[in-house]
Amino acid sequence: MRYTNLYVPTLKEAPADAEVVSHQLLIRAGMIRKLTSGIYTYLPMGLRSLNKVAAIVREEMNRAGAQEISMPMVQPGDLWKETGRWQFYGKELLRIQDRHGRDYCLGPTHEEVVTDLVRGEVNSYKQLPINLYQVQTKFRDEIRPRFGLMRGREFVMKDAYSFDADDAGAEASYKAMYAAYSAIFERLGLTFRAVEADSGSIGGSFSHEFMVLADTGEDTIAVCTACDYAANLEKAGVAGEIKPCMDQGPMMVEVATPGTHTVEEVAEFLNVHSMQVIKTLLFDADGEAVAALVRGDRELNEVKFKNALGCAELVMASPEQVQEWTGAPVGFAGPVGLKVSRILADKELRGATDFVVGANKADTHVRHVDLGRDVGAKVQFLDLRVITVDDPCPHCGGQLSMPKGIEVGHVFKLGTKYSEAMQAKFLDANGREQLMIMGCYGIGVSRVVAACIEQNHDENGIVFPPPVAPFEAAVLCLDPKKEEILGKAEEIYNIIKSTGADTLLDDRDERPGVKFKDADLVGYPIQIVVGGKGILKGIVECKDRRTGEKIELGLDNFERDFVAWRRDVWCGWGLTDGDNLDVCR
RNA sequence: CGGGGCGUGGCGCAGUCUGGUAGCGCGCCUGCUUUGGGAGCAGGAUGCCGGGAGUUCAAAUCUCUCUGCCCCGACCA
Repeated sequence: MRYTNLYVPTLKEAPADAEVVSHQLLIRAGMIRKLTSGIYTYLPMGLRSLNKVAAIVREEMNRAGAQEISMPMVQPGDLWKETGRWQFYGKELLRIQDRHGRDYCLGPTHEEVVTDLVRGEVNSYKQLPINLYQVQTKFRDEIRPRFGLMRGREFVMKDAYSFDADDAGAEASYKAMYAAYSAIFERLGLTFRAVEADSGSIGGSFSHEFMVLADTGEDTIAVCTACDYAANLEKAGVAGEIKPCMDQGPMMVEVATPGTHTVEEVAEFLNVHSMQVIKTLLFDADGEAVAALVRGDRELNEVKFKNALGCAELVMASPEQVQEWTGAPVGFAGPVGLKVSRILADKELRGATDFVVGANKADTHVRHVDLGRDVGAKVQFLDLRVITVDDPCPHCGGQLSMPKGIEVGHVFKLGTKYSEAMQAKFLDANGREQLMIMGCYGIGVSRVVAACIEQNHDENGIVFPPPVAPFEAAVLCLDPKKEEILGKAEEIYNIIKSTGADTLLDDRDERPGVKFKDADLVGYPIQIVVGGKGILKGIVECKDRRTGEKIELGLDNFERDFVAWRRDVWCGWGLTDGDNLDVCR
């Protein structure tokens, strides 16, 4: 491809509304343009990268036995009413009506459609297992789209759905997808971790997220430095338990704590450590008032709390609700005499004596509270708090680290949630009707491109891993007006292309600096500079974008030397180009 | 949905308080010079100042309203 035939509108400055680096660079590199909030057009360069990711995803999905289909983006509301999600999915589901007033929605995911398809077609265990996937544009009406491709409303997703006859089969399907995902992210050249994720109300440990590690990630994960444990922070269980202290403390007593609203203020006012204060958090759980207790210096893990309650909706209480339930303004809630349906406490507080809690009275706290003695059996103790780096690994007790990650994939065992709601059944070998066991597996294809940039960039621009770059190599012809130089550049370009690398020839009549800057900005992994000086010496200059290292290759043995050097570049990424699978490992 | 901010040439911004001929940088076009890390000089084009209504002799500027976008929060298969 010649640059003069390509539309690549690069920018020196980043648009003001681009906050994260991937968003800025995608726009500056001329890969995407915003149409409206959370919705982007892919320009030629952006689409090339997107397609490259999708191609690798397809190869590995096919290899794992999944079959590609393509389902409609517009879906009938009736299907969603069947599973109840028409009601529960919320505003993220963009609903539309046709001219007859019938309900439709823009598909944010396809469990309903695929289950409808399969229930109509599959009747026998002999037809199972089956795994269907698609690569498709999804729409979710996010409350607040942001970060460019990282959290758009319209985005490209690969979603796969497996149907199995029994649990063992479903587990095998899950494992096959887990393996395929690992292969995909490895081939893309990304540094990632598969982490245990919260599986919500469905239960079981069958949920993993694939996280691309990047300092700018929105999620935090807990990773053990000693064993292979890795989990999403919201999932990570806190090991161990402090043994109950049986000593009776002093009797509780009310103290005035005017104007102290936060744990820190209370602790400072009473001259105690914040770990001697109990934080009481009030929530509205499906309409019921509930309270969560954690040590003052800890953070409540809302996912654990919600799972423990088993409720559908968990919302932090409003100031009005707090006033109504405690009789006091926000900041003075406490478990003593609290009139709520349930009080759950973090297990760390079991046997807790001599704590400071709110008095449910304005500007007042209570000292020397003993949860067992003063609040009683009403309190249940569970693992409710967010794990910290100082906690031991729940598996081996080792030291944890907590890197940031970007969720790019999720594998999930659904069980019979949808097959039951939609009556997707088959006849087993004994002629009995059974529900199909399902799994779903997503990869945010467009988000992968963004995550890749978050993980791989420098002050000059994107540092694309070769498999994701819009072009693997760019031949920069510094002097295209001189026929001889352009001719050489074309020769080099053709040789590189013939070695299998996707190549761009920058034949623009621009100053060299412009071409260098643009090449670094877009981040072609391999840059070949063909200029008058080099040609005179009989060499061209080859630059590895990742390391910045340049070497000179002679024109005489260019093809041979280039192939070897290209292999080195790939190896630097921990990759092979697919034809030389064993070279790097 | 609550709070805040911003809409001025393709991009980044000034001008708005205090009403009086719409500006700067980048980009774009033409010419000459230049040519290994975003060139220099000269000339040029491009604006319903987000839309509507009002106040005024006069509105980018003041008032009201609508709309779009961004940030913080709540929310999030």
